Amino acid sequence: MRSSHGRPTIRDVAREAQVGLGTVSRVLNGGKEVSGATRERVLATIRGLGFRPNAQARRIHRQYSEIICFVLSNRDFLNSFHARILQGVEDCARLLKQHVLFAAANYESKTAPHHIILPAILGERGLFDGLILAGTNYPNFIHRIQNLKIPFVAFGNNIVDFKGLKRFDQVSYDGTQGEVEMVRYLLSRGHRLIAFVGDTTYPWARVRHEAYRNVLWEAGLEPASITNPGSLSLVEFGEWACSRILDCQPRPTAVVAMNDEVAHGLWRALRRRGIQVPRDISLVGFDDRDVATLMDPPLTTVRVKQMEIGQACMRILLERLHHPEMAFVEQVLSTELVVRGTVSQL
Amino acid sequence: MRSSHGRPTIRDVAREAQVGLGTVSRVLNGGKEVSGATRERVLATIRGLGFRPNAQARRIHRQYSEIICFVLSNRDFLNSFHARILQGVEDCARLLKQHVLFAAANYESKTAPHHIILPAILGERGLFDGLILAGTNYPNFIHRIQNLKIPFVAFGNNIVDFKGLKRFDQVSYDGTQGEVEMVRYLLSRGHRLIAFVGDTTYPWARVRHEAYRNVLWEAGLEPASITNPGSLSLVEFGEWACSRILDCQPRPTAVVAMNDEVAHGLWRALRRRGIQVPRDISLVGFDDRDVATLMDPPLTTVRVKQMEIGQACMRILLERLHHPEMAFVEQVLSTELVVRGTVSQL
DNA sequence: ATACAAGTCGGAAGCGTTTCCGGAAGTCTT
DNA sequence: AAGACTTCCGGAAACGCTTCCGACTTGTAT
Repeated sequence: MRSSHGRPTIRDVAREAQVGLGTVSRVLNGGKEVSGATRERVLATIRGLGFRPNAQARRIHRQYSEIICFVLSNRDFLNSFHARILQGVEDCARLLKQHVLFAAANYESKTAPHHIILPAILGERGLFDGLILAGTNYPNFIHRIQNLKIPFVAFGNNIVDFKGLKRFDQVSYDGTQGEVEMVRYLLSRGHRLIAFVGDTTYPWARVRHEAYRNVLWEAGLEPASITNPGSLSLVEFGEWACSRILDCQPRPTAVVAMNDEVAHGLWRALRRRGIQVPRDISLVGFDDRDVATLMDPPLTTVRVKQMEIGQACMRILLERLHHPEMAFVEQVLSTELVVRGTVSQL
Repeated sequence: MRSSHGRPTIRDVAREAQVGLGTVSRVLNGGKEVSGATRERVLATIRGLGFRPNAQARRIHRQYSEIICFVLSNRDFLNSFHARILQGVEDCARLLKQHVLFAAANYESKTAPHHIILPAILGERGLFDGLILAGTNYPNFIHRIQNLKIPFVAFGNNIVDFKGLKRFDQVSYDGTQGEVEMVRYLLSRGHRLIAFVGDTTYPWARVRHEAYRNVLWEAGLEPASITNPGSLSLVEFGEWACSRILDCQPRPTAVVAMNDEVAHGLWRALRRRGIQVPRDISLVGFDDRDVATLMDPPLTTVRVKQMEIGQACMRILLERLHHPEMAFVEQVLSTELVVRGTVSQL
């Protein structure tokens, strides 16, 4: 005798166990107002019928769904950087009894906010409590999300521009601190001719470049920067930059690549020309991606703790949900110099 | 005048627009039984109030939630292989108007099925319609999921053992075909002394090894296999295997690594000893991971189309949901020989 | 004028839960 | 024995939506 559409409901359990609806519900939710005997009888019936409560129906009553949505913007594939952020989100979500929806968003940076076509899921009110925005984002999208009045936390370093945006919760890593430490480390190893290779159209690369220039300036040294000539991929850019580096007079003793990919391109091109790292020239990267340990010798770089970024996003989002009125949080996580084998002592 | 807890409901819209509940609902769901004038009035009210229907309440009525759950088993981090599968799932889901929940499961292969502690989300009936199982899986988990009576599709190549399992929907890539093509390609380039480096405790590595042996056997050649001596990581294993390869008398002219990671380890160790690939020895991998193109020269390997695996999982799951009684599907996707630069012509 | 169909629309019932109110029975106090 | 608490429990109401039934209006045919 089950209610029409298949699976047993709480009513079936109540009837079978000869108790009221409320009693079954109390048993399910661990309420203490049920005697041991009755509880056992109900539990037995539940097992007998294979009953499992319907999560959707349950959620109608709560004001929250205990689900958050991870949105990856403008990425063709989930690269390992963002994959680790997602992993951090999931880790933290599990501890906090939350679930994670995954969605991808693609849009143009020029589209007006209300003309952006959002992934269908963002139209579903009540399905999730808040958003975590990762991937590459532009102000128009953030603005659109703000209009939705859904609590959200954004990964800050990949936001291209903050022009005209109201404040919001965000988590970033400290690119400046990491690059400052890195360049100082190079100085401490005796390097005085240090070049930077980077494409400063990326906001995070600009931050790193700025840090590099400042440290050199403080040390009374001359910066030398090489930027992306066109639409080369990052590895190709590194390879291309190699000859530019070697053309310099005098030749730099160390090269700061804007990230590990560029460093890898440089390394490859250097090796092809028979120039050994670090014997002939030192090389450092940023991010500590997989490729850093795959290089030979392994790359000295700056570690970005992606998992922690994800975890922090999740924690802040949950706080925001519990305290809608709290001041906006902008958490900045430290980065970590990882000394491996690509810097020589001069 | 909104219903108590904040956001406007369909009742607020009805009152404001001076129509009945049913009319608002019909407008929302595009039913044709509403006159143009009324429809406009209701739509205007909806916009005015900023009303958006509650997805949870809506879902109670449907028998399905249009959400599927992607479960990643026993993986510490989302590596790029599985990240791409997830991406494929998401791509396909978007087309099919489905949403994707992300969950991680960790368990021991020895635990009895009903003692496995499942991620909380799998207890939530009605929240999602079906599962996609990826990551490394063992029969106990599959068995447990089967008991849950939730439709699911599994990624087949990483299932360690099928012992005692009833059949189920699965998607795999054809490791045999790919490795056969690869070894035949080596033969066509004149290689006759071909070694295999692999850890055959992995089921997918066993498949590749088997394919390798069969092709050599057909060609009347002697296989030479080197297996993982202990608990080395795959890259370390490749490095370790290098000296074993070089010890062989006569020395192989080509090495088939069980995957790109092992190939990379081999390549590194070879290069350190001044042995050039492919001039002195040829080397091939499997999977076509990122590292394949990062090597120098880029690695000749076999491409596994992870995105397509994800898409196929999604499609089959949806078919299963629509046709619960259909016969079990075991889809096998082809793999693709990718010739790059690590094989010489003898 | 009557009958009938088509086009609209209101609102009750229902989806599967939780929550709350109130009642019954038992226990303790005086 | 009466009253006051406790403990336990049943079921109505509510959550926000969809669906369905019936009713009203209008137009057309008879």
